Amino acid sequence: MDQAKQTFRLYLQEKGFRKTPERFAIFDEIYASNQHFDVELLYLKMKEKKYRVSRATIYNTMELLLNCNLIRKHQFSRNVTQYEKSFGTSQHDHVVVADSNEVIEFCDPRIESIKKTLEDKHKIKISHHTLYFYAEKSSPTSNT
Amino acid sequence: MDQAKQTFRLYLQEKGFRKTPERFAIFDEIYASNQHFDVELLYLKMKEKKYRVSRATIYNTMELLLNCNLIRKHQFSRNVTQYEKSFGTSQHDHVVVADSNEVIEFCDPRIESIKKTLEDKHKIKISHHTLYFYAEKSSPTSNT
DNA sequence: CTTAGTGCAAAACATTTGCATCGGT
DNA sequence: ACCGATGCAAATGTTTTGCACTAAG
Repeated sequence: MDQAKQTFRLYLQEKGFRKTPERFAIFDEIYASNQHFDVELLYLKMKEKKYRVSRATIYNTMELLLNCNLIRKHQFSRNVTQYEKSFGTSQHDHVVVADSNEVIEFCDPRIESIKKTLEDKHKIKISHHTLYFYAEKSSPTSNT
Repeated sequence: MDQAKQTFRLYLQEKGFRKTPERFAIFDEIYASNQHFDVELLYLKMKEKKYRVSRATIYNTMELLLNCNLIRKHQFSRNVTQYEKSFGTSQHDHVVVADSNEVIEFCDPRIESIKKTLEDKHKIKISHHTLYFYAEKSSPTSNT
């Protein structure tokens, strides 16, 4: 279960980056939870726990974790970059719900079939995709 | 061919918004071109042509044009919001092909059906989506 | 005449950067 | 001891906001 951290450790090793306590503390904080998060949330959670890291260091570490595929980056809205841990999690897509900070994750096989159709039709090889649905909660109230 | 502008005019009319020259000038600038753009580009292009509008007014107008579906909004990167005109075009998606500056546009009904499934399952109303496939040309000869 | 819309500048905001200090190696 | 990494604060760049003025209705 410590495989993710081991991956991180190896990555730092191989790239010749230093294994600082801050980097592992940030890693631990991220991997201790399953929710999506942004840098500010991480900063506040760590501050709460009296673990002092600067935002600059968090931003730096996010870059490292992205490069070794231990987190995924999302741009749900224009003002905040969100992340999620990604070790051992399967590919999924997202529905961003307005007016509630909710993000629904889903996985639908029809996407794979669309992909196959496109590959055949255009003689291409699709490596990956990004799909976001943007929604709001359907309210029973009417509006003019 | 002036239908898009007519749509805008009607929208303003019905909502009781004023038909200011700035709004139509911005509309014209957008509809005179086919490229994706951001607010700053629009601002500079209009300045170039000696048409003086403030950025604030452009931002305001973008909101109006979005509401009457005359433009679409994209968040390709975290730092700039991009737009494209959208009159009469149905929602289309893109396949970005590497190694050639090619972008394939397509529209697949299965996306609509995925959307419906999600709306029913989560009691939400999906307003729009963004879907990008990233591909490369599959070479017929060399095949690892 | 009324008041929505405008331009301008300042504010807000997330992220980046510069620099002195700290600490992994 | 060296120099990469850190913390802090200032800088950056986009979008929003406040306010006095202009002009659409």
